[in-house]
Amino acid sequence: MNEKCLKYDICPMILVQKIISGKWKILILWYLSYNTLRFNEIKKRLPYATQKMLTQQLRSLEKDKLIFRRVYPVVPPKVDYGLTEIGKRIIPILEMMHGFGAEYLEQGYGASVFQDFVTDEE
Amino acid sequence: MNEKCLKYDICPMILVQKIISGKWKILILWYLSYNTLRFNEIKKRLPYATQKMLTQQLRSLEKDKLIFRRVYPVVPPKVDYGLTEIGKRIIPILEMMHGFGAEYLEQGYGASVFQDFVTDEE
DNA sequence: TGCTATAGTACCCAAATAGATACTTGAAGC
DNA sequence: GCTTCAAGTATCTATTTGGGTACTATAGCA
Repeated sequence: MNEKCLKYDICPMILVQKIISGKWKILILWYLSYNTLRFNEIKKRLPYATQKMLTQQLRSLEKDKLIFRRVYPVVPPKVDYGLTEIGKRIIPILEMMHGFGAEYLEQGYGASVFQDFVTDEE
Repeated sequence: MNEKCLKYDICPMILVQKIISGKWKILILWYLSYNTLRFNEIKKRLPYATQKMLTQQLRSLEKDKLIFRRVYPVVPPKVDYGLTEIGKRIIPILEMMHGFGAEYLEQGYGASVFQDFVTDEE
């Protein structure tokens, strides 16, 4: 890389894009905004993410300081994850995203995005 | 794929993630939130995006109805891009992202994210 | 006659991301 | 002594994404 921002102004955007883009990151943050969760609890909520992907995304979020990882020295292993202080500052953004997504779906734009991704009514 | 949302509740999040993840999409939307811009004007603002990538991202945003593409039948070609009505609804999210990113940088968390991505003071 | 300008395509290769499957650890229960 | 549990790693392959270079159209200008 070795790129420079031409305007300081855009850097925060590039930053945010870097830390939240990733197939499962937004959803992981969204779930953790309610509770800290154990690894398998997150996994249950994301049945289409493989274990490897989940671990990878969690490590990346941890590296970026949005979540913490707490290991209990027991057998079998117990690990839980939660939002850090700076991580919690992202919750309002997630809520707005959710609101936007809902509006977008209500207005019927969703079809092209979810071609083979069926939504259950419930 | 052929996956189903187990909870309707999370679908809007998956949706948002799908439509805004992409190397340049957030920045393109951010620039277009001020003005409609011609292709080369966007290109100038994103000097590290290749023409191919830019075209690709613009097509994708257009497909998802967040931006419109207007072609003027002149030679040499003139095309401009702008936010649609639903696209404009995403501006407050971009603004919050920008605020979050700025705060994150101010608090010194940026180092790990921008290793080889130097920020100019200006 | 040939050059410039704008907004692209086409094609091929490299790199990053994602997925599938098997393996690990060590205590507890059968 | 074999299996189960939780939270992973390791390895290999497939798919998606990104990058580089060359090519296109057509009017106006020199």
